[in-house]
Amino acid sequence: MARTTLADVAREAGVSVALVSIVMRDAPGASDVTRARVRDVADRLGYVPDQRARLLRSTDTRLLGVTFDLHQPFHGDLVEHLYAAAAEHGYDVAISAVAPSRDERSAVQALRRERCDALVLLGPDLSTDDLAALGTDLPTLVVARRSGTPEVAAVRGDDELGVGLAVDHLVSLGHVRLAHVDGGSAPGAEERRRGFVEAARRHGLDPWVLAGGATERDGVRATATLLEASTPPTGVVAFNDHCASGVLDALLRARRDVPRQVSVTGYDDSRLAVARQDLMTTVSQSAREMAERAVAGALGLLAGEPARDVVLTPELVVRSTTGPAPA
Amino acid sequence: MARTTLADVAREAGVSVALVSIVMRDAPGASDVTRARVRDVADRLGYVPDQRARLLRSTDTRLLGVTFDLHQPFHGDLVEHLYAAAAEHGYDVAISAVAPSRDERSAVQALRRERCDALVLLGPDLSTDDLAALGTDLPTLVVARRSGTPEVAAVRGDDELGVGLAVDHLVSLGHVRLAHVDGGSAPGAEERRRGFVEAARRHGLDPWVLAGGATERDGVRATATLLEASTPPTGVVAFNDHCASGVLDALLRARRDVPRQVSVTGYDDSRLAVARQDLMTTVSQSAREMAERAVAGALGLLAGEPARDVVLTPELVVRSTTGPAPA
DNA sequence: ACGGTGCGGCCGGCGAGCCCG
DNA sequence: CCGGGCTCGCCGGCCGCACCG
Repeated sequence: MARTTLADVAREAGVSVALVSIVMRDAPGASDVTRARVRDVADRLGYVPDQRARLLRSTDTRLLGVTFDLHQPFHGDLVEHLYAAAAEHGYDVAISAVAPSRDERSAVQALRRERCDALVLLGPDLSTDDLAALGTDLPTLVVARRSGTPEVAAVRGDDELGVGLAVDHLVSLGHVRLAHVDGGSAPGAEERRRGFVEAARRHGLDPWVLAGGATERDGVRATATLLEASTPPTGVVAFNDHCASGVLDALLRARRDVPRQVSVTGYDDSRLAVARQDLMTTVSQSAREMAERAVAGALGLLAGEPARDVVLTPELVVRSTTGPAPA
Repeated sequence: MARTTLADVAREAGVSVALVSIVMRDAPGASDVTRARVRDVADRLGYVPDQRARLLRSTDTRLLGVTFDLHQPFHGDLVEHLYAAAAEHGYDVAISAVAPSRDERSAVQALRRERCDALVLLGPDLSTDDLAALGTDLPTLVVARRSGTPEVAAVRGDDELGVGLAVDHLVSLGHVRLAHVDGGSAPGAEERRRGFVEAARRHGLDPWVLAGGATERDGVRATATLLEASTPPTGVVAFNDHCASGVLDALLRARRDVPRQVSVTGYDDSRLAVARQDLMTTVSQSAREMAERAVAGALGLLAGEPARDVVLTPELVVRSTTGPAPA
C-alpha cells in the first residue's frame, strides 16, 4: 500500500499538485470552493503530508531535538512542557530516549540524522568535551546541569540556593541537627552538597553529609546509617524526591513519626512528591518554566545569540513531611 | 550554517557525489584507500547523512513509530527494549509521547508525518473505532491491551491469569480474606478485576473488590476504606505496582506490619516494585519479551501476515510483601 | 573486470514566476 | 489588473546506466 501523496489527491480532485499543496498548508491562492473540494478529497484518501519531503525543501526543519532519560519522572514533566513550549513558537519536537541500554551518543546521533535545527539535552551525562564538540556544529542547550563550555547554553535551577531554602526552613522550625543524604555523583549532586554545607554553616550548625544517590534504595540505605547514630538528626535534606521517598520509607519502617520526630525534604517537586500518603515538602524547579526557558534559549542560539547560562530560582514547597523540631 | 551534504564532501575530497554516497552506505564499488579518504573528509566536515532525503527515495522507511505514556514507568521499560528489538531487525524507532497535555491523536499524527512503516501503541486509550481506522491504513499493533478489531494486532499479558497467580499465592499462604484494589477504568482493569473474582470463587472465597486506580493515591484512598472494615482483609491484590505502593504506604502509616499482618501484591514488576525498602511481590510482564513480540508482530503485519492477538503468560515474582496469613 | 565518473530521473513536497479570464 | 490556477525547478540523497582507464 503506497502512501497517498499530493499527486494522488491532485489527480483525484482534477487539479494541479501545487494547488493541493497550497490548500494543505492554508497558503493564499485558492478559492474557497476549490479549497473545500480539495480538502474533501484529501480526507477521503487519508492524505497526510510527508514531513520529510516538506522539510527537505527548506534549510530549517523547525524541529527541536530533545534527549531525555526514560526513567526519570522529572524528565517526563520537562518533555511534556517542551512539546507545548515548542509548539508555541511553531516548532515540532523530536524526542530520543536515553536508557541503560541506549547511551547518550546514540540518542544524539538519531536526532542529528533527523536534521533537527537545535538540540535540547535533559540532564546529559556527556563530558564537557563531547558537549563542546556537539555545540560547535549544532545549536545545543543543556537543561538541569551546567554546560561548562561557551558553545553550549544551559538552563538550570540554582541548586545551592534551593538546598539553602530547605535548610533555612528546617532551621526556622527549630531543627539544629541536620543531615544531607547526597546524590553521589549524579548531576547536580555537588552543587546541592555544597549548598547544604554552606547553609548549615551560615546558621552555625555542623553539616552532616551522608553518601546517598538518586534512587529510593539509596535513601533507604543512608537512613539505616542515620538511625544508628547516637543522636540522629531531626531534619533530613535528601538529594531528590526519589531519595527522600526512600528515607521516608525507612523512617516509617523504623517507626519514626514524620514529621513529629523527624522532618524530611525532597527536591524536584516531581509527581512522587505528591504520590505518597504524606505529601512531601520539597524544592520545586517548575518544569514548565524550565521548558519554556529551554525553548527560548535554543531558539535564541538559532537566531545567533551567544550561549547563555540561565539560572532559575527554585521555590520551597512546604507540605507535610516537615514540622517543628521535637522538644 | 548550512548543513554539509554529499556534494560538500565530494568537492572537498575531490571525488564524485555518487562515490561518496557509495562509501557512506558501505555499498560495493570503491577501493579501500578511497573509502578511507572519503570517510576522513566526511568526519572532518561533520557530515551526517540526511535521513529524510535518504528515505524519501525508497517506499519503506525502516522506521517503527511508537507512542507511549511519559509518566508510566512500565512504558519506559518497554520503549527501552523496543529500541533494542527493532535494531535487531534493522529498524529504527521514532517515539512520540502521550501526556495529559498531549493526546494520543497528536502523538499518532506526528508519527504518521514521519512516514513510519508501522505503529506500535503502548497501552493506548483510543476507541476501538479509531484504532480500526488507523489499522486499515497503517500496520498497527497495540501493546498491553486488547485490540478489539481484526485490523490491529496486539501483544498483551494474560491479566486474568496473572491476577489468578497472585490470588493462588495468597491462598496457599493461608489467606482467606482477600481484597482487590482495582484499576477503575484503566486499560486492563476489567480483566484483572474479573481474574480476581474468578480466582477467589475458585477457592471458595468471597471476593471483595474496592474502587481504586492506577496511582499511589488511589491505593492510599482504597486502603483507608479497607482499614475501616470490622474484619479487614489479610491479603490485598492491587491493580498495579503504583497502586500497591500506595497501599503499602497507607498500611505502614497505620502501623500495620507487612507481611506479618497484611500481605500485598502489585502488578507489572516495574522499577517501583524493587524501589521500596520492602521489595514487592508482584506479577511480572517481562517488558523485554513484550517488546520483542511487539516488534516481531509489527514486522509480521508489514510482511502481510494477518493481525494476531499474542497473549503472554505472566509470572509471579515472590518478594517480601507477602507472607503466611496471621493466625 | 573493477574502480571510478557523470548524467539523469526519482521521491514528495515547496515556491517563484507565469498565464488567463 | 488581480487572483485562481498551472508549470517548472529544486531540496539531498539513491540508483541505474553509459563510459573511461
